[in-house]
This record gives sequence, structure tokens and C-alpha cells, in this order.
Amino acid sequence: MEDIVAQVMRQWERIHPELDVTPIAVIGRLNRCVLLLQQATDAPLREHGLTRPEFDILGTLRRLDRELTPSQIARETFASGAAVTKRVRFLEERELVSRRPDDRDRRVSHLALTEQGRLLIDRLLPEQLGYEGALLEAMAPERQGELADLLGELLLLLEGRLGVRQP
Amino acid sequence: MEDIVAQVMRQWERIHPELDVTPIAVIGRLNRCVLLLQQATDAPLREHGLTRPEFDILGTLRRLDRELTPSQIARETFASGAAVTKRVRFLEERELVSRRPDDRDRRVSHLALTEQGRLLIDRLLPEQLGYEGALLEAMAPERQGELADLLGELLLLLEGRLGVRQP
DNA sequence: ACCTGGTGTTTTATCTGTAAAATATATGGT
DNA sequence: ACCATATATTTTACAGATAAAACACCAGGT
Repeated sequence: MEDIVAQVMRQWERIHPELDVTPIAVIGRLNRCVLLLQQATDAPLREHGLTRPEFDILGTLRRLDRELTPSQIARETFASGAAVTKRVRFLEERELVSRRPDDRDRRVSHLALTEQGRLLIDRLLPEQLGYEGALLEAMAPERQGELADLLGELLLLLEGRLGVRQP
Repeated sequence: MEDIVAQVMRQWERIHPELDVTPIAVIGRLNRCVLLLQQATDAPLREHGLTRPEFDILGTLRRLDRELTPSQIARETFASGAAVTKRVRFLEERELVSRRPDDRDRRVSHLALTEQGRLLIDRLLPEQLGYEGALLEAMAPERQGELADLLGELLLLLEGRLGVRQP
């Protein structure tokens, strides 16, 4: 059976037989998989009143297990500073994250999970991982492993080529 | 060398050793790859004054090589009706797409590429594919093939599981 | 002490996308 | 013919994102 991207590729080949459409096989499928996965995995978060990027901020603070400045959060979550400002404001209002001024540099603040925030992320993460695992479970673990390896190879290549600096 | 998602996984394992974080190996990498690829591949389109979803509408009309109604475009491009309305309005203003009423059903309109629109997509598509191919070229063609196959397997699985109807 | 340039963060203006309501029309049963 | 229901599309109201400007502060040179 053929997935939808294969159909699209055949349509293009009919119109432009001279064109090499193989990039679509990888990039088109990546886009489509991510769209479907995002729709599926964002839904449970919304029920807890969180967007994916807000969840990512809580997760970043938890997994690094220390205070972070807004800029560090922006770098870790690949978001703009402005976006972080808004998300952190929301998380502060919900008392999931707290802010402390820096001693030396008064431009800087340090953000940390509140007790409530830590409890929430520790409850949500296993739930979220379970849900994600369930989406993948129809794929054999070895196949998942191969896929993960190939994606890692691609990611490393893209990070290099597109000039990403690590925080 | 380790990609950034592998680092994130190790951080989580340190915090929650009991948790199975393998879904991140696939889903985290997918998200990150797509973000990087989108940033890279949207840039050339912007120079032509098009967003990715607008480009997708032109591409859909071209590859199906016939008129489409707004609803059909919405289904083909996985967009909401409202989004299609806006994008088509913009494309009509730029005279890349034209609209014709249906003979039988006055709710329906039929959209087609204008001469200008066809010329634009026929110029942009090879350019875009070339750019995408260049991003992938550091990966051996056989590896790309394996990756495409695994993504196809995943996509088919997700389309089945998440209940997608084909247009 | 006072600039100058740089950095960290927030604000502003603007754009895009969506859900839900509104509009217009079609279809089938009575 | 009329009504109820369904469908195609657009409009509206609003949420979220970004780029650019604004703001606040620091650090080094003079």
C-alpha cells in the first residue's frame, strides 16, 4: 500500500518526468509525519491547559534541573526571546514557574519550576511519553531503532550545515 | 558525535531513570529535523513573496492538473477552510489563481492556475527541489532511501491510526 | 565620571491561523 | 411548494508567533 506522499510524487512525475522528485520522499514524509504527530500529541496537553511550547519550557527546566535565564530557555527550546517572554508570563501566572533576579546583573532573571510546576511536569511527562509510545507501537522496535538512527544522522548533518550553535 | 536529541534523552534518563524515553528518539528527532528543514526551505519562497502554504496550493493545482474547489484544496493541503479562503484570496490578488463559478451549484467555485501561476510554479518547483536535494546530499542516496522507506512505513501507520480519509 | 557598544529582556505592531458563527445554497421528505 | 437538514464557503473574533523597536543595564576605554 502506498502512503499519500508516494501518490504526490507520482503525480509530479507525470507532470514533470524530467524532474528528480526524490527529495520529497524524505522531506514531504517528514513534514506529513510531524503534522500528524503534533495534532495527536498536542491534544492531551491542551486538556491540561498547556500548549506544546509551554510544556517544552517546563520540560527544559526539569531535565536541566537548574535555574535558567529567559535567553537560555529561548536557546534550549529554539524559540524567539519574545515568545519566551509571553510563555513564561503565562507559566508564572499559573504559578508553575518562579522568577528570581540576578545578584550581579539586573537585566537578568533566573527562572525555576515551582513545587507545583515540578509536580505537573513529573505527572505529564510519563503520560505524554506513554501516548507517544502508543502511536509508534505498531512499528517494530528494531524498525523504530533504525528510523531513530537515520533521523539522528540527518539531524547531525542539518545541524552542521545550517549552522546551529549549541547552548 | 551526538545530536541534540540524544543529549536531551540522556538528561531525562538522569532525572527519571525508570522512564522509557525511546519515543523521543523518533518523535523528538522528527520535530527537530522538520523545524530546521522548514526554516531552510521557506526562505527561498519568501523571496518570491510566497509562504509555504501558498506555494503548496499552487503545487496542488499544478500536480493534479485540473480545477479544484476550495474544499478540495483544503483536503489536499491539510488546511482549514478558513485558511484556504485567505490564501486563495491572496493568490487571486496576485493573479496566480483564477476562480470560476460552478454551473450547477452556486455555493461552489472552481479554482485554476492562471498562465502566470503555472509559469511561477514551474519555475519555483525545480528550484525548490534543488535546494532540498542540496540539504540532503551529504547523506548517501541509499541511506536516504532507507529513511524514506521507514518514514513511509510510519506515515502509513499514522494515517491508519489517526483516521485520515483520503480525498 | 562619561561615553560607546553590546547584551538581556520586554513591548509593539503586525501577520497568520483557527474555531465558531454567519451566509448562501442544495437536497430529500412530506 | 415547504421545511429540515446538510454542505460549501466566507466572515468574525481571537489566540499565538515574529521582527523590529524600545528599554534597561553592563563593561571596557578614555
